[in-house]
Amino acid sequence: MLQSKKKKLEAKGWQVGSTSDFLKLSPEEEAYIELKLALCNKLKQLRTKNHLTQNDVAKLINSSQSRVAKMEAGDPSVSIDLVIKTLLSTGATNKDLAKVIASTA
Amino acid sequence: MLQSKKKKLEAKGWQVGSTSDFLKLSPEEEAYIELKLALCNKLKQLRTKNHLTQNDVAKLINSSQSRVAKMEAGDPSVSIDLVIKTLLSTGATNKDLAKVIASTA
DNA sequence: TTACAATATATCATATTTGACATAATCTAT
DNA sequence: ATAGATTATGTCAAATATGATATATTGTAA
Repeated sequence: MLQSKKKKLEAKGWQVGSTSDFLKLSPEEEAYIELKLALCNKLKQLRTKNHLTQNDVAKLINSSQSRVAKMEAGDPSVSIDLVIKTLLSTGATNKDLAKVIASTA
Repeated sequence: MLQSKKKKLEAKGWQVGSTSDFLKLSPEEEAYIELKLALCNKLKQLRTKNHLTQNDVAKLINSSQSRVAKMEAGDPSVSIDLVIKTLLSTGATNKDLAKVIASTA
C-alpha cells in the first residue's frame, strides 16, 4: 500500500492495515484530505527550514509540543484552522498557502 | 469605518460600533481573517451561481440552512474546515480554493 | 398590500477540537 | 553506549464547533 494513501486514510481516522484497501473516498473527501496533508507537510518544512523546534512553534501559538507534532503528522484531531493559524505564525503568507493548495492533485 | 474592516472584526467575534476603531489585528490575524472571509464569500458566489438555496447546500453536506447562512456571513462560530468541505461539495476544486486565497491581500 | 420563499439570527444539547500532561520513541552528539 | 534534546503517541477536562430548531427578517411575485 502506498504510504501517501495510507496517510490519507489515517487522516480520516481509520485504522489501516498494511495488506488491504477497502475504503473509497469521494472526490471531495479526497481533495479535502490532500489539502490538509499538504498544509501539514508545509508546516514541518517551514519549521525545519527556520531551525525551530516543535516547542518553539508551540510557544509562538500558545499551544504545546504534542499538538504541533500532531499537526505535522496530519492527525485527525487537528483542524485546518489550527494548521493555517500556525503556518501564518511561522512566517507563511496567504500566497504561500495558496501555492501549497494549488500544488495539490 | 470601512465595511470590509467591520466584517473582519466581526469575524473575530468582536462587537464593533459604527463610530470608532480600537482593535489592532496582528498581521497573522489579519491574514487569517482575510483568508476565511474570502472563502466564505466564494461559497456564496458559487452557490448563487449554481442557483442553489442555502437549504440545498445544507442537504449536500448534512447540515442546516442556518449553518450555511452563518458560513456565508463569516460567523465566528464556523470553522474554515467546514467552509472548505462545503466549497468542495458545491463543486469547487482545490485549485479554485488556491485562487481565492491567492487573491487575498 | 399579502402570502410565500429565502435568508438571517439566536439558542442549545451534542460532538469535536484544544492545550496540557505523561511518557515513549528517536535523534545527536560525545 | 550514554545523556540530553527532540519528536511521537495516548489521554483527558475544558473550550469551541456543530446540526437542529425556533423565529425573525428580507426578498419577490401576485
